[in-house]
Amino acid sequence: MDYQFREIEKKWQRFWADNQTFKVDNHSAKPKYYVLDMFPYPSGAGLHVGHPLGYIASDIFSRYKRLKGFNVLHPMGYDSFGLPAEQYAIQTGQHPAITTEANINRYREQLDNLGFSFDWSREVRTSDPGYYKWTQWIFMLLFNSWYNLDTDKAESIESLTEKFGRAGSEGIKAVCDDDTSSFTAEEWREKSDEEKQVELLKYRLTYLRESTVNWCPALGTVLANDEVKDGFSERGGYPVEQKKMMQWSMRITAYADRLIQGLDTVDWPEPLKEMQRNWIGKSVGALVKFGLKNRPEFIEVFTTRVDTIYGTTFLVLAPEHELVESLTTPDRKAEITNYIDQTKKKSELDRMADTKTVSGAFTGSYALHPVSGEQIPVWIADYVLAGYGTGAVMAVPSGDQRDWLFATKFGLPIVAISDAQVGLDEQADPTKEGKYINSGIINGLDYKAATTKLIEKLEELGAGKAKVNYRLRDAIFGRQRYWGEPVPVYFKDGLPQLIDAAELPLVLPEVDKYLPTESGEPPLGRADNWKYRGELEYELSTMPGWAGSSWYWFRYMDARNEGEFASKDAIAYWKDVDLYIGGSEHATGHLLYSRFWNKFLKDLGYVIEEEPFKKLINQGMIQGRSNFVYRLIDAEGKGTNTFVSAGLRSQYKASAMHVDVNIVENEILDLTKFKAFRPEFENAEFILENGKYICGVEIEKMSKSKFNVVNPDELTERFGADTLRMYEMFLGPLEQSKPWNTNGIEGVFKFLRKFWKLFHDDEFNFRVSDEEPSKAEFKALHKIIRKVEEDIERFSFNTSVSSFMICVNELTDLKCNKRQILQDLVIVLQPYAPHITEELWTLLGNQAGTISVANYPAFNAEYLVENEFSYPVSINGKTRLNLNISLGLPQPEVEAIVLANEDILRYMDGKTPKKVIFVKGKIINVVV
RNA sequence: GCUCGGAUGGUGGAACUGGUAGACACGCAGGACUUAAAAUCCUGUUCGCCCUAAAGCGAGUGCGGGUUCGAUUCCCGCUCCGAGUACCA
Repeated sequence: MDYQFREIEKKWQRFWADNQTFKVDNHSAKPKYYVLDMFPYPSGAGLHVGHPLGYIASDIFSRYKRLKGFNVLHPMGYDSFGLPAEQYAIQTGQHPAITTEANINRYREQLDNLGFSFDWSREVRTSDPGYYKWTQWIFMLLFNSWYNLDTDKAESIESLTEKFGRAGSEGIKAVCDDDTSSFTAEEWREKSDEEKQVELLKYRLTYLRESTVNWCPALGTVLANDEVKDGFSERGGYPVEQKKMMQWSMRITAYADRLIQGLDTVDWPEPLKEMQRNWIGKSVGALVKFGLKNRPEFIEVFTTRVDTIYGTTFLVLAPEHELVESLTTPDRKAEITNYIDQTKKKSELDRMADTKTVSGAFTGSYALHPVSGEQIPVWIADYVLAGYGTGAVMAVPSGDQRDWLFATKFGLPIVAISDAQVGLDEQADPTKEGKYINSGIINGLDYKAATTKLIEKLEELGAGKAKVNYRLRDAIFGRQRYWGEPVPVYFKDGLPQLIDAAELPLVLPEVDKYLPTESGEPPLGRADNWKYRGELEYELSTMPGWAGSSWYWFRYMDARNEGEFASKDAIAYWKDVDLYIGGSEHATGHLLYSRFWNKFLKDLGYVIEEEPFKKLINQGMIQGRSNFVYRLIDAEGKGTNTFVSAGLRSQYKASAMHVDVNIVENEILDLTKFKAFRPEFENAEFILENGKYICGVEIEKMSKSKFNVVNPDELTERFGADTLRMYEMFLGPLEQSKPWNTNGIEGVFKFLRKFWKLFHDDEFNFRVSDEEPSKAEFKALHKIIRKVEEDIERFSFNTSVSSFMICVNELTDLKCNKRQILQDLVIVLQPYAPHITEELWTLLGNQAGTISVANYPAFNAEYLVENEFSYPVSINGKTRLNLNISLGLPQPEVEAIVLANEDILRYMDGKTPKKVIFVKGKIINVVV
């Protein structure tokens, strides 16, 4: 029989499912290896060809590792809470659980069609109460923890109350709110329970805080930044305003430093690490208090260059700074108010585009330099951001370009502070070289000494201290939505209390509509009689999308455990993820939050490793490749029913129109299918070139509206899963973004048929020979054994596919059907094309299902040893010809052979050679 | 602006530590088989010049320099494209 991929693939997919071939144990004598894919959100659209790219790569890697003798954990699940299901529910009234279930079933079917070796017995769904029970449990752990800076880890809140009871707030170093109070042990003990709870909330790792949200009154809901475009809701186009709301937050900032340090210990792509570093945005500097003339308050600034403090010639506050109003003198009132109004009017886009224009206004007040005591004018300007540092800066125009521009524009003094500064008439010079001048107590010192001395002095004066600042904000954890994990909290006397752990999971209640209540409360406010112990109010917001995905890799280790999020044994065995494959769009979201929760769980002793994902690979985005037809336009500008081929387009007046890529092959339009594409084209006419209609091409995002979505199901139906798997890999390097193009898939299909042919005679009877293979046959085999091993280890899957083609071409030329060769080749190809290889493996007489755990063939270098090499010989670096020379010969003898060669002598044109470069096994270069 | 990627035939891409640039495919052109089509097989295919052809010559990995016997690969300076980020004090 010819290669019957449809039957073969169906047969083995059923076999693997029936026999649980890829089910993996938590105990094994083999070493463990954990390969994880970023689990998908099951959207209603199903998978397109871009989705499986990473899954195919991880599946190849997993299968390869099994052949290499590892116990491989390779699970899959669904990140099934999320906005699209909720929006669909709002429109249709359909419960999100129902649509989610339907979508998951569709995803599963599509995934199964591709022959992945997932252990489905470990499947997780974040929206399953059995799963989110543990998401809620982790939330409770966070609530019951604080971050102790002395031990540099999270600890149970009891260790804090114990400290308070013993010595009061004295000496506590914690990551906490700014407004914690000071008290003695005695005062602590005398506090009421309520007072204690209020104080503790300032330390908990998850806590309530007032934060600003995008509130859309018309939709009655909070919107994500993504859903807001230029101040209007993306859906419906209603105005959106900023509203303050009490929100649950997570103190991820406590881990800022460890999140940066940990990056040095993981094998991740450098750009991704850099993104996280920038996102966390650590800057080391100092907080400095500037007193105010004739007033008790002070302005606090953050600076990374405290050494330049003597160059401060003015202070700048953000227009939103709380002291602006009281600092404005009556004569400046009008100007300042005007400036603030203008800032408010500017959209973020305007402010972005406008970095070159300098603007600001003088408040009329003066601050006092903390060291020199000089008077310094206080200005406001929108280049200072309220949200970063303290919302105020000390302006040093000689050292900072923005300050320099500001000073130049408003005629403020520019004072040099270092003997190394040059060109201050032209621009600021932020150099740290040289010795300080005009700088009081640090004159003559260098950068390091000056910084140390100033911080000491400021601390002595009570006017400042060293401080590390982060760009990273605490993460808001509440969402005013329905389709998410309920927060396991109820309120008693206005204070949040955890529900009893035994009552987990707190199940998502049923509601009549998935919209906010009339009074503006989240959808959970609609649930009937939904009260803790029948009387106390539950928290009505739910958790954000990232909650369930921040720990899911642990659940796979022990997915059916009802008593723990994963057993100690399972965690001790699997430890962490060895290889994680997914898109780079999660760089500053999921991947940061996951690292945060992992570190937290480690602090409390629940997990072993500091970092969750040892190695990470980003697969590139698969872009869409759209096809166009060109419709002629008549004199009135209306589209006609005549279409012109792309090459002739310029001769006519025509407009481009997307056409379904599935009715185009190699840019040639299938005219019959086009006529059926839409009723109006039934009588379409065409202006052809060379008898064909050629379509235009453009690279765009893959989307339904552009008719460029390619569905994997259609391709597996036409060519089979093995072909699709190999073709997706053949497309190019895994990490590179590339447009989808089905054009080359035939080449891979032909390859698999050729491979099948090796095992069969011309009548397609299975026929292999037990003869001893020839040297050339062994060589072809051992080349591929080594090549695939090297390629997989460096995630270069595209080059292996090429090498397989070369190998099969060679064996076909050799007419090789030797069992000794083919059996090993089947194993080597198995990770890439699991179905055809399973079939041939059993035809070769092996037991069904055992190829997955066969041994990867050992590479034997002896088969590749050559005695001769065809050396490229170049004259002055220009390759002229090839000479077969024995590899054993030393340089002098090789030189003699080369210089005796007539053709070489001809190329040398009678000149004497100056030098002969000889690289054994590589090249010979004659320099004349 | 900053940070990080990238640029190689008509197309996707290969060349791993500096050593024959264009592997492997797609497409295209020509041919074989066939009543025909599909499938399959064979030949050619970086560009330019010369030519019936063979052979030959020259150029060539975004651009301009450099190091080297030798550079797609290393260094310096640009251009363009993509991603991330947004005045971070």
